[in-house]
This record gives sequence, structure tokens and C-alpha cells, in this order.
Amino acid sequence: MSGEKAELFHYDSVLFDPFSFFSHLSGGPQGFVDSAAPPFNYSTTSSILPETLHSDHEPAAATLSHHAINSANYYKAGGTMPVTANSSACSSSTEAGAGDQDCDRNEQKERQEQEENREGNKDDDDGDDDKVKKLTKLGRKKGEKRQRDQPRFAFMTKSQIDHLEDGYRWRKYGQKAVKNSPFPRSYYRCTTQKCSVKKRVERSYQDPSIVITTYEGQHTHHYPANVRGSSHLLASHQQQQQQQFMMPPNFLHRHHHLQYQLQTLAPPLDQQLHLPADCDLLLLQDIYKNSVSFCIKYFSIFRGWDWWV
DNA sequence: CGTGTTTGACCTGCGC
DNA sequence: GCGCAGGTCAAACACG
Repeated sequence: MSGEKAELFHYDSVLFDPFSFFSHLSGGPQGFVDSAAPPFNYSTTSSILPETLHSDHEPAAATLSHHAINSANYYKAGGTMPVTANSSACSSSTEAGAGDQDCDRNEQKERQEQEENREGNKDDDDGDDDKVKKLTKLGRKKGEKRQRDQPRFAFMTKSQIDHLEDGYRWRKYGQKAVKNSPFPRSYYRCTTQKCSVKKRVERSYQDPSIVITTYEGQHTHHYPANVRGSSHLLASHQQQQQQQFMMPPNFLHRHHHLQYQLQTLAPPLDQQLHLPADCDLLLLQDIYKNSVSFCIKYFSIFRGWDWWV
């Protein structure tokens, strides 16, 4: 498909650029990008993505909460992908648990329907119509348009590693050559049972140092407990600087995940929580106190704060 | 033996 | 209808 790039940027994804994002927060992580020396040169560069942000997407959010809310609203209103009842049930819930249950139910229902289709196809198999058998192999009716009812989130990361570790366990289920690109595209699925999250990983043909990762769907389980990464309280600016150098390879990537969760799991924040604009961190703390403290630590580092969560 | 990767075949949507 | 390209399946294989 010649519009792969366009697809990546226009449908239902929100390109998140933490570099410019953090730059807005507190002068940003300048120096971090360059300081993260090879072989783990993790960074994203907004200049590589001139048209990554949708035209009606606010290019720069003053606060985290605004950014997240705007992004979520953009997602709900902007993508070409229809927001189905299934996806809205999952993504509009502020309580991840409830959303997960909905996802589970929908997933089970969908699978049950597919099973039923397969059962029904057995009768067809008795005949000699191989064509029909093939067409219905995936449980879809012939001519039935495949629906993308899962939210997508894409971002670019500068890395020499194709598959960046993000804490979740992924199983590779396919790899395809990409047209006009010397680099293949890899397809991953979350290995957790009943979790249908998929991940596409490809390397930009324009800049081979850029890895384009596209997530599809929402995890129906909690973030793995054995999170590796930052775990030390930082008391001084010097320590903060040191921490930036000591960030593990998956640091930014993990942050992308958290940002993704923030956008997809808590879109109606602006409706349910009326907090002042400068309460972004408190907001985060309330919502993701247990699961994404890692993210808050990250923000606190770049804002030069000494507090911890 | 369980888990993950590789890879060719197959399915699907779309443009011509 | 046909061809192309993206996406998925599943058997074979590798590895600890």
C-alpha cells in the first residue's frame, strides 16, 4: 500500500513525541537524547515527523493533563476508524478494570461468534467448495468488511534495536516485507491470554535509525509487576542528570506505553475531573498511582522536582 | 517439553 | 476480474 505512511499518521493513531512533549513541560530533556549514547540511543525527533500531528491536533499541550485529554479527544473524534461500541466501552472507561471486563466480554463474544462460524463452515467443508472454506477460514463472512475496532497508537523511537522491550511479553506471529522499504515489518501479539493487543514494528526507510512502533488494542491485564527500570529516589539535580544517563534501554519505550494507556484508558478525564491546568501530575498520580508511578517519576525528573510517588 | 521465531502460504481489502 | 500489498495463519524449527 503506497499510503503506509499516511495510514500510520491519519487513521486512529496519535503520534506522541515525548521529546517535544517534555520540552514543553520544563525545558525538556535536552541533552538526554544525545546523552543516551549508543548502543541504546533512544530518542524521538519531532523534525522527522513534519506531518505526524493531525492538523486539528493541538501541536503542543501546556500540561500533561491537557495533552492527554486533547489527545484522547482527538482520538475519539479524529480518526477515520469508526469508534464501535466495543472500543468505546473499553476506552471511555476511567476504570481500567471495568474496561477490561468489557473487553473480555466482547472478546469472548467475538471469539464465540468466530467459533460458531467455524462450526457452521464444517458443513460447508463437506462439499467440495474449497473457495468458501478458505474465505471463511477466519470466521468472517464473505465480503464482510474487516473492522478495526481497536485503538491504535503509533510512535517513533530512535533505536538500533527493532523490538524494544516495553515490559510486556510479545509473540512474533509474522513478518512482511514492506514495499519501498528495505526493512521488514514485524507483527507481534501480547502473549497474555485473552489479551488481543498487537504491535507492529518497522524501521523507517527514510531514517533507518527510527523504529516505528504501532500498538493496536488495549491490554486486558495489568502491567507486568516485574517492571525493570528506574527505582531510586533522586535528591539532587546531579543525581537527576546521572539518572538520565543511567536510564535503561526500555525507559522511553516504557514511557510510551504509559502515555498510551493514559490516552486510551482515561479519555473522559476532562469531563469527570475538573482540575486546574497545573494539576497534571496530581491527576496522573490519582489515576495511575499504582500502575504508572514510573511515568510520574519520569516527569518529576524533568521538572526538577524532588518528590516521589 | 514449553515457548518463541521463522517463513511460505493464505486471506482480505482496494485500486485499476 | 485481476493484481498488489498488508495482515494473519500455522507448520517447521530453534533454543533453553
